[in-house]
Amino acid sequence: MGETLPQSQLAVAVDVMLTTACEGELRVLLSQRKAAPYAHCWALPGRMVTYQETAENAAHAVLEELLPGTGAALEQLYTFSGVNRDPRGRVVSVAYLAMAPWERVASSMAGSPMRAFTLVENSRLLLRDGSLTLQESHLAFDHGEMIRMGIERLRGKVEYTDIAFRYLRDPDAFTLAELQRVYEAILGRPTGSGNFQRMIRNRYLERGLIRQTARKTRGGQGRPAALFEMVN
Amino acid sequence: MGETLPQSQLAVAVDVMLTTACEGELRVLLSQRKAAPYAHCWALPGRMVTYQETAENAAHAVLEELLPGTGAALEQLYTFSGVNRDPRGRVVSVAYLAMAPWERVASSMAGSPMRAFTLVENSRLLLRDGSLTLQESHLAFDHGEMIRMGIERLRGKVEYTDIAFRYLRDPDAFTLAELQRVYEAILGRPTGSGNFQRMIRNRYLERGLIRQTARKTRGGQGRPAALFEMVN
DNA sequence: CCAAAAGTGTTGGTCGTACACCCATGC
DNA sequence: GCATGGGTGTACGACCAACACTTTTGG
Repeated sequence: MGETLPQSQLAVAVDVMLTTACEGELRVLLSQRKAAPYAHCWALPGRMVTYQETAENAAHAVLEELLPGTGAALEQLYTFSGVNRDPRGRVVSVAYLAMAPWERVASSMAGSPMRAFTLVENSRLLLRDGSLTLQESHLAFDHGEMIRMGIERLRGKVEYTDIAFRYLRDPDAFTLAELQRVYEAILGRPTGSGNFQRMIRNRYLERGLIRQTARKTRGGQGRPAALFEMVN
Repeated sequence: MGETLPQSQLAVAVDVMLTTACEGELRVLLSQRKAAPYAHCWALPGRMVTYQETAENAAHAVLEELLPGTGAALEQLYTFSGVNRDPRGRVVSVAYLAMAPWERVASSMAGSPMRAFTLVENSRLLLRDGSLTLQESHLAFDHGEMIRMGIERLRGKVEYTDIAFRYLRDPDAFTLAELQRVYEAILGRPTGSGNFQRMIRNRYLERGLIRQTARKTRGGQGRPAALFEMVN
C-alpha cells in the first residue's frame, strides 16, 4: 500500500461503506491508517480490483474479510474518479454501500482494527465513537464525500425499497418496533409511534414482502409484540 | 480500437447514453460498429479514460464530439465491471446518462454516424429508427443492460428531480404542454390532461424551480399557452 | 391495580385522479 | 359561430400526521 503506481496507468479500486443500525443510531465502520498517505486518518476499507474479479466480487471479498460468514447486502454507490484523489497515482474507486445487522458487526469487531462510528450529524459529517469525534477532515481520500453520499442514498431509498430489512438481527423473527428503530437510525429522527405500524402494513404486508407469524415476543415489559418474517 | 490490451491490466472507459425526447417519444443515440468485436452491432458512444482526466471529463468530451457546443446534462449511471464484458481485455466502464433537447441532437446528426432510436418497449428492450428495429442481442457489449438501466433511472427520477427540464428546447420559454410531452416520453404513457398543470405548479412553481412569464405562445391553433422559464 | 409497550380508531389535511367545464385564439 | 388546444373547478378516494384510546403483558 505504501508504494506508488507506475506512471500513466489507471488502477481500479473498491471502497466499502459498511453501515449498521443499533438503538436508533446509524453507524459506519472505519479503520485508522498507519502509513502515508493520510497516515492517522480514518478510512473506509477497500483494496485494488484484480484482473480476475469484478468490482462487486472485490467488494464482497473486502466485506468477507471484515465480517466473515456474512452475506451482507451490497449496493453500488458511486464511482469516484478525481485525478488527485490518491496521491500515489491514478486510482478510480467504485464505492459500495453495505448493510448488516449490528449484532453480526459487533461480534466481528473483537480483534479487528475497525471501529464503528455513529453518525451524529450529516451536513457537517460528524462521526463519534465513545469520546472520539471525527469530522470530514479526519477522513482519508474522498471518503467523507462517499459517506455523505451513502447516507443520502440510504435516506432516499428507505421509503421505497427493502434496505431497512437488511439491518434486522433476524429477518425471520422481528417486531415492528425493531424495524422502527432501524428507520429512525437511517432517517436520523423519531418517527411517529402508532402510525408506523400502519405504514409498514400498507407498504410491505400488502405487497407480500413480509408476513405476520403467529409467534410473539415474550419476557419483555409491556404487551408482547407480533413477530414478522420476510418472504423469500 | 481493434487491438487487445496488455494482459493483467485493467482499463477504465466511459460509455454515454445520450437520450432525447421528441413528440412524446424517448430516443437513444447509437452508432454501428464496423470492426470486431461486435462488428455490425449497435453501441453507445464511449472511449477509454486517460490518465489526465476524470471519468466525468471523458464523458463530457465524448458528448462534445457528438454534440458540439452543448452543455448537455450528465449523470453517472452505473459502473460495469464484468470480467468478460469486453473480449479485448479487462475494461471497467463507467456509464453516464446524458439528456439533451431533440432540436440540438437533430442538428448535430447530419453527417454523423449516429442514429436516434426510439424506445418502443423497455422490458424486452425494443428500439426503432424508421424500419430498423433493434433488440438487446443487436447491441454491443453490455450496452443493452446500460440502456435498460438508464431508462429505469429516468423513470424513477422524473418525479422528484428536474431531469425532465433538460429535454426542453428552450428552458427560458416553454409551455406546460411541451413539458408534458417530455414526461410522456420518459414515462412511456399518456399523463392525464388537466391535472398535469396542477402537478407541475405544485411541484416546481411553489418550490421556485420555474417561473411563469408574462409571454404567451402565438400563431398556433387554440388558446395561446403561458410560457414558463427555469430559474437559474 | 399500575406501568409499560403494542396496537387501533378517529379526525383533519394534503395530494393524485377523473372528468366536467370555461377561456382565448384562428378560421 | 365553431373547432382546437389551454387551463380551472369540483368531487371523490388514498394516504399521512397527530393524538386519544384500548389491549396485553410483568410486577
